[in-house]
Amino acid sequence: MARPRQALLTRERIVEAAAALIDAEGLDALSMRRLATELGVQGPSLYNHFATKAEIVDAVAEAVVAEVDISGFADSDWREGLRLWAKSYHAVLAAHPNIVPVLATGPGRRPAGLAMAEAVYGALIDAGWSRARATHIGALMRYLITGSALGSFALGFEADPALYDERYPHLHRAHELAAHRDAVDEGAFELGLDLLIAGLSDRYDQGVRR
Amino acid sequence: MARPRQALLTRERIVEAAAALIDAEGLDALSMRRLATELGVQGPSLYNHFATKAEIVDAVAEAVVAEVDISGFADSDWREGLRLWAKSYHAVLAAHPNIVPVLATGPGRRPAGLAMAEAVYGALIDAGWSRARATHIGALMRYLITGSALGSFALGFEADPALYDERYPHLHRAHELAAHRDAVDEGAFELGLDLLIAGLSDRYDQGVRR
DNA sequence: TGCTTAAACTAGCGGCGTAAGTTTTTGCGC
DNA sequence: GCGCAAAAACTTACGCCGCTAGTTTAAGCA
Repeated sequence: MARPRQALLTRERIVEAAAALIDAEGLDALSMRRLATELGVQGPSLYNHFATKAEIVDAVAEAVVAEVDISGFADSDWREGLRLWAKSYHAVLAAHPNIVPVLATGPGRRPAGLAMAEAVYGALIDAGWSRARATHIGALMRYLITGSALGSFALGFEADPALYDERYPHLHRAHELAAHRDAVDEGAFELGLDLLIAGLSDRYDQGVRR
Repeated sequence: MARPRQALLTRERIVEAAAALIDAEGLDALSMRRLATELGVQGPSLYNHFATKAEIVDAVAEAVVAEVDISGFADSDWREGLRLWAKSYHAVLAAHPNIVPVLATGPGRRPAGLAMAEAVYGALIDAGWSRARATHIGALMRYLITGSALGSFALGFEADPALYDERYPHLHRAHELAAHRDAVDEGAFELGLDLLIAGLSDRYDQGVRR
């Protein structure tokens, strides 16, 4: 096939298909040939629209970050803004866990990533936090959010009871963790968010803002 | 070459070389052929000692986790034990950042990983925390530690000043972040650790242990 | 009408993990 | 001491991978 009368590919279609593939089968399942097949096309044709595979992955990451709700910073106290944003970000990553390793490296040159950083940092600065502290708080939130999204804590323990023998007396029920995945993972995230925001709030109210 | 008079490879030598390669050039640089070349051998010879590449990576992960100091739980208050362990874990991951994605998926079947989980969870249970809460606290600590080790926050912002234009007014100095990498990343981790332990300590002292 | 550009194609390079089968050495049982 | 199984290296090969180069044909514009 030479050039078709109607273009088979667009950047949008490619990104959508890549996102679907990553969501369904993980980052490793995304190959140029596989993605092209999914789109009814031969592998190298994708290079007419993206220069490298990394650019495609980056576009998927951009689309995911764009789903995060940062509106809470506009109409709430910084504490509430932070909480709403963190919950939204957490929920988006829970819906697209396979792309998290890409997001964990930072915003890079992605507009949505930079816009999110701007919103978080701006809200903290406007609230009166020092530049250094606002940066720390932003970093800390990313640590918690991406750390919790990167791999389920509960699923990190194999469900094989024989693994947890007398060498690990306190872990004798660790094989049950997987069955309570949501309660464990969500509970830990909520606890972390509560503790961090409460602790910051205390410092803030005491006037310690750097 | 057929079987040599003196074996060229041992599991130990392979793991050491793999760890060095991962530390120096990252997980992606580790290939069976490359690793074998590094050891003066052909690629498939490695399969005489490990069944798969994943087993080699797992052995590297195990060796890294074994470096973490968990002795603090034996002779300290749970708060201090938690702090000493977290700092040690953090330091070990800072020394071997490229293996972090593997550790972030949990202990799996690795003895050192399970021993570490046993130490942390055991200390929390012995201190009086409920099983559910102890699990949350353990998960939360892993989120913070691996989240902070997975990718530098400071280095996540490109050093190109032109990137941070009028669209991101608060980020106009973000290009300087990379130059203060240590202060940013370590400051955020310390802040997180302080806030979490202080918050938990308060709840504990008030008798809220679940 | 003719030229440039776009968007598909095929062919191919070097690298990947790993399976299969070969060769030689070692070390143990008779 | 001999014979043989197991160990540890090898070579070859399969089907993937990202990506480059060059080709073909259609679309859009002067």
